[in-house]
This record gives sequence, C-alpha cells and structure tokens, in this order.
Amino acid sequence: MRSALELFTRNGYDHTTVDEIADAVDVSQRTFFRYFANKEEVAFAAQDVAESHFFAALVDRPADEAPLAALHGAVLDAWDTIGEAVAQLVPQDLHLRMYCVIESTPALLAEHLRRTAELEERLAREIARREGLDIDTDPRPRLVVAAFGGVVRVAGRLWGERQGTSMESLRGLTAFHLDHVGAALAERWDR
Amino acid sequence: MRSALELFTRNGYDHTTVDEIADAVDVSQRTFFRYFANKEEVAFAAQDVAESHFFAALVDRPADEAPLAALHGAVLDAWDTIGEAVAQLVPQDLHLRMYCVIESTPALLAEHLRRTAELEERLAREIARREGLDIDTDPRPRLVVAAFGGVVRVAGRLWGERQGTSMESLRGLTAFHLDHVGAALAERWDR
DNA sequence: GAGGCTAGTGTCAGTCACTGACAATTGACA
DNA sequence: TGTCAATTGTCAGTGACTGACACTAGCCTC
Repeated sequence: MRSALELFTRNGYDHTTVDEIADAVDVSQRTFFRYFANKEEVAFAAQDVAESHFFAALVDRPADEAPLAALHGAVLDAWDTIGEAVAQLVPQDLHLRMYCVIESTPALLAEHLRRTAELEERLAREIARREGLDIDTDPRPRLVVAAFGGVVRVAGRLWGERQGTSMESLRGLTAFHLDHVGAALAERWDR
Repeated sequence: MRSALELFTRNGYDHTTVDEIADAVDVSQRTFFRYFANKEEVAFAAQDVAESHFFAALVDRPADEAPLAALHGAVLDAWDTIGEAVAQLVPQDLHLRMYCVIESTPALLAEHLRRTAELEERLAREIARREGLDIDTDPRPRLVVAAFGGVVRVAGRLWGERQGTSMESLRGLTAFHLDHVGAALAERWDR
C-alpha cells in the first residue's frame, strides 16, 4: 500500500502500472490482485480509515443534539483524530499528497464521489436512527446529509487546490464553509 | 448511440463489449473510438443534453431572482423541456431506462457524479456572475449549488429505484425534495 | 483527365487492467 | 512422514484503448 501510494504521488496514478507496484514489493501482479480488487482500491485505503472515523464520530455525538449540529460536530471531531489513525497505516504527508492526486485524477475523483455517496447513505440512516424516523418515508435524513455533504465537498476540493496542505488547514476550511452555508441559503444575499 | 444504449439497457453496461456495439452498426471497433473517447462517453450522450438544458434554464432565469430561487426554478423549468430535447436524439423511454442503468452500475454512477460535480462548478460560476461576486473570494455561490445539488441528487436516486419511471414523476419528486430541504436544515425537527 | 488532397475507415500490433485455472511452496499438525 | 490449508507464481485469455499505416471515395486544381 505504501509503495503504491508513493508511486502514485511521485509519477501520477495513470502513469503507474500495477506491474510497477507489484515489482516494487517483489510479488507477482496476480498477488496484487489477491489483496486489492482493482488498482483503484489501493488508492483509497487511507481514505477508508478517514471515512469510517467520520462515521464513528457521528455515532459518538450526544443523542439530544440536532441532526445538522451533530453532523457539524462530527466532521470537526473527526478531523482532530483522523491524522493519528491514518498515520498508523501510511505517513501523514503521503496521505495528504494522495488526497490531492485523487482530486486531480478524473478516474479517482469519480470513484471518490461514488464512495462519498455510499457514506452519505450510511450517515442518513444513522441520522434517521437517532431521530427515530423511517428513512423510507421521511426525506429529511437524506436531505440534511446531502446538503451537508455538498458543503464538505466544496471545502475538500478547495483545500486540494491550495498550496499549504495541512490537516489543520483542511479542518479550518471545512469549519469556515459550514459556518457560511446559512448565509448562502438565505433568501437574499448582502454584499 | 442508439444501438449502444439499447445494448446497455438490454444486457447491462458491463456485459456489453465495444465490439458488440461496433458490430451492431457494422463498423470496426477503431471507428467507435474515433467518435467516442471511451465506452462511458456513449452512455452519457443523452445526459449531456439534459445537463446543458439545465444550465441554459438557469441562465434564462430573471436576473433579480435570488440564487436559491433561481436554481429551484431552473431545475423545474428544465424538466419540462428536457424530454422533447432528448427525444430528438434517442427515444424517450430509452433515455429513462438508461438513467436507471447509470444509477445501478458502479462505474457509470461514479462517472455520473464526477460530471455532476463539473456541472455544479459551472452553475456556481453562473450564480456568481448573476450576483456580481468573485467566486474565488466569496464561498456562497459554490455553497448554494453544492447544497442544492445534493438535494437534487437524492431525488434522482430515489426516482431511479422506483417502478413508475416517468419524466413527470421525476419532476414531482425533485420539487417535493426541494420543498422539504428547509425543514431538514432547521435546528429542530418535529415529528 | 491526371494528380493530389482530405475525410472516413479498416487492419494490425501492442499496452494495460483484470480473471480463471493450475501448479509449486511452505508451515502446521496429526 | 503424510496431509492439509494458505500463499504465491505462471500462463493464457478477455476487454478497453492507442498508435501507425494503408486504403477508398470524393473533390479540387491544373
């Protein structure tokens, strides 16, 4: 995994072949595909940790908190602890650089968005559970999560385009955008 | 394009080879790839029309309308006219069935979300233009569009899972979800 | 009317992601 | 020592995609 991420961040995802990854750790290509379903999967190994951390953070939020507030709190909590959790798998900076590769590689960005959509479905079900609602009849759980997820995406994307890519700056950028979504959805915008 | 969509909807996207598409219209595989950059592109030909229709609908909205109201109005306007516009390319029901294939095929869903993200960037720039704002300094254009886009996605996804898949039901479902997003983002939910 | 230019197409060989079948290796355990 | 299971390698094949090259048909020019 580390070898793959290093190759991806150094040479780009598209210019890295599975054979190169396999050779870097002296196994056959066939063995690579026994551990990873496809080339994309290895690229998202660190993301996986971050996503499940976020979900866990939502579950840990106090039960009496309102849905949007719980999501808001969970994403900020998660950014605090994701760094250490991921660091046990891959070096911190490798993870951050890989995030930029994902954002700038069309095939990976597409897959990233699909995985995010899956995560959002899980989040919506958790919100429905917290509120004691049936997700198939009440649209609100999916709607908060969808609106919320869109905002977090904007933060992540802008962060990826920046120079100073640190965990703290991402947390700050996310908080900033969440704080301004109310004004953005307001009926009239002031200058 | 029609042949491809028919094969995709009949046999599934993954179980349709480019050779089969090419053979169906008596051209070589090489010729297929001269008209479509890849196998995915042909699957989105009808979506392309729908998306540019939606963008055009936003541009046509009265200049004094508030951002969220303009997006809201544009999506409902667009659903009214997309049907006819697409029908000039492919039969209506083929387009609708293809939408379901996209939603249920992971590779296509991923690409669809990526294309939607691209469209949202264009929408955000148009909102910024309408409001006379600089999109690089003011986060609000991207934030409304992101929140709005998330909600429309939920409608589209649920519609794809339904049985009665008509253009009107999609329009109705979209309107329904947009009408309830306010309540979903409210501080407290009532039962 | 010959020659040349262009657009559209086919063929072929090659790369890369991925898969199924089968054989070889190793370590644990009876 | 024989056996079993887990891990790996090899090999052949499929399918998406690309680059190079040749062929054809229509059209323009001299």
